[in-house]
Amino acid sequence: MANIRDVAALAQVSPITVSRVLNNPEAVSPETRARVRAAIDELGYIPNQIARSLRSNRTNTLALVLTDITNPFWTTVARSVEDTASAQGFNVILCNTDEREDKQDEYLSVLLRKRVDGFLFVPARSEPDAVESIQRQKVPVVVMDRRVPGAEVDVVRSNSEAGAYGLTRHLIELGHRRIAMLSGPFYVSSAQERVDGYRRALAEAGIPVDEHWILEGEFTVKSGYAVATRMLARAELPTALLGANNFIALGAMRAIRETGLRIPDDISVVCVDDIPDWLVGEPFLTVAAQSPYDLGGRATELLLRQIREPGVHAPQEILLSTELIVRRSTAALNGNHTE
Amino acid sequence: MANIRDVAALAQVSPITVSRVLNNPEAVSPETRARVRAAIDELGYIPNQIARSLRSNRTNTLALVLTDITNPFWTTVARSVEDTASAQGFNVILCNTDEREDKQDEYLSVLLRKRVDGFLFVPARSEPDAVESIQRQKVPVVVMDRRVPGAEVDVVRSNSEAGAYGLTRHLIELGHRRIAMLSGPFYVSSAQERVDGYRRALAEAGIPVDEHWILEGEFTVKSGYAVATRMLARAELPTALLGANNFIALGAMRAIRETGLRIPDDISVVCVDDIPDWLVGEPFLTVAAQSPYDLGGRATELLLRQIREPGVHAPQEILLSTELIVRRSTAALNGNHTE
DNA sequence: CTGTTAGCGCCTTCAG
DNA sequence: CTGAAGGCGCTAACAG
Repeated sequence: MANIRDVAALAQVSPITVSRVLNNPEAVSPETRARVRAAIDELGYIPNQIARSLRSNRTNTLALVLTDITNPFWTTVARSVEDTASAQGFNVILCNTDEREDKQDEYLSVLLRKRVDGFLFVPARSEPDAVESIQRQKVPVVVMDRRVPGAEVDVVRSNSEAGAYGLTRHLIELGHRRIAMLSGPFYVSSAQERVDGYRRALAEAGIPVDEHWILEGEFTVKSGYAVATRMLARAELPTALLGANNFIALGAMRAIRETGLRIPDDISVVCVDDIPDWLVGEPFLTVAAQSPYDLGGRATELLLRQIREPGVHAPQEILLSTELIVRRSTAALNGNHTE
Repeated sequence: MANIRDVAALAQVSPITVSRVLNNPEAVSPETRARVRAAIDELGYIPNQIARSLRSNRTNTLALVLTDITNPFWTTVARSVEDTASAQGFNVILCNTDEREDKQDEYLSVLLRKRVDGFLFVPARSEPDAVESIQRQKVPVVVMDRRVPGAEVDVVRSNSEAGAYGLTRHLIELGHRRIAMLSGPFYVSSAQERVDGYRRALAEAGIPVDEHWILEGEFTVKSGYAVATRMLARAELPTALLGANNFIALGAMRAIRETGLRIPDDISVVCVDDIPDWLVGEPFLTVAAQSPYDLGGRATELLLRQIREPGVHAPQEILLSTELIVRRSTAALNGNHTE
């Protein structure tokens, strides 16, 4: 593969002149410029960005470290990140941690070696260690979707507490009192906050919280299915169920159907996170919808600002609101649908 | 940020010894090794992969150039690619072309400069130009999902023709004769093949093909909606509709519902590409399902083999089969459901 | 407007 | 087992 010296030799100029033709063409006379361009074409020369990066300390590459691209919420975030980044000349490296700290730490280590210009990061744990390990190398980070108590870092996330509160309140208004909460992992801040919102709505309505109805699991279809199955084997069943995210609710819905119960006639189901309506013919789930495209875009913009304007920034927290969308998965306790 | 010389100075050895501790620890005596390791920890030294890449001509990075990560088919492919790549020490750069040749070419150019080790590529056009521009630089490529007539390149794709044939035949067996085909762009090989399969099934059944029922559009929900809306405004309506992919079918379904028609009572709908069943509570669409996880994994393995074993390989074509899954979006022409 | 020198951080080659 | 020299490809800084 031809390098800058090959081009220089063919065009009978010095390498730096070739470099100038590429990066600052006005600084070169039209004649030499044309000669250099001809040589570039003839050799099919493609500048080596690695060598350039070694000098400039810039890779024009961002790391996107999330839990699972397969979840439509993260898919949309990823699309938004990539759109925003590529519009400004940055590429995006995609990493799925599956919420596993070992995978996450391995990715961070590899990506720091690769000298990515910044991280869009969904931490698997609430502890600030991972974020700090990035910041210690003076590499910009923006945390998405979750809080990291103790870390001084930009965060873009949705108001999970309010989302879960609104959903729970909606169920209470429909007459439900035995509402199960299928939570995500308690060590994830967004899971905690969704439980908090659930508790607040119950407390406000004077309904005592029965800890048996709060069940911890993972943010996956499989886990939602397993936890719901376990719950449905109990003597007393809930009349409504709040999934901490879309996948938990989808898993739970499958479990519910398998036991022969009907939604919403026998049990109402709601969750945080929408499923894009164009993905499902007729949207069914009542949800507290987040705005994943916004989330990804805002986070990327914050990150690019940090990269472009190095120096100390006061950490920002951007809190996006959720929207309650009532559909056909919820019904009043007497059995009538809500619509 | 500390470099190898800082570490060497602190450990009172030469830089090359530090390098050996990192890459070939056995070649260094335990005492020096320990001293070097201590220095590495003290300085928080992280090896610079850029410098290493400049020497080794390896970035351990693959490019994944697809149309739209937002389509669950591609989401699954991307997940599979990332799983397979990261298990073997490679990262993945994600690029969405939206089938636009200008975006695609810009990505290819940037990625060639970045010296990615290989491309997993979904070409926006059937012409071999783009593939050849990669191969000219001696960079390994594997094409996914589409044929590129004229290019000598590894391809992993599904049997689109057979998939569309099976779907059309299923509709014919249900008594349908006026079957609309909502195609993707004719310049994409998979779109062509799906039309071919549709034609073959009709021909086999002795049903003349009415070209008015073959409509070209894009592989998006929006386009499917637009094309279907136009079609539904005609005097004569089809009794069944074959979407060239899932998104076209989803858009068409929305258009159908908006006109007050019911699926499958008034019109049956089928498509190539499944929508993962865990995404939708109750799967509805009758489809010819592809295996996107397989597709991504096989393609990545072919690519990694090219990278590990440079030299000339005879181009391979891996053809994955599709599976007809009959669900509730199709009914016999008399109006009875199929189940 | 063009060129020389030097160095980004690392590792291969060859000596000791 | 350890080190010195040199170069991967490119571009600042400094001439001319």
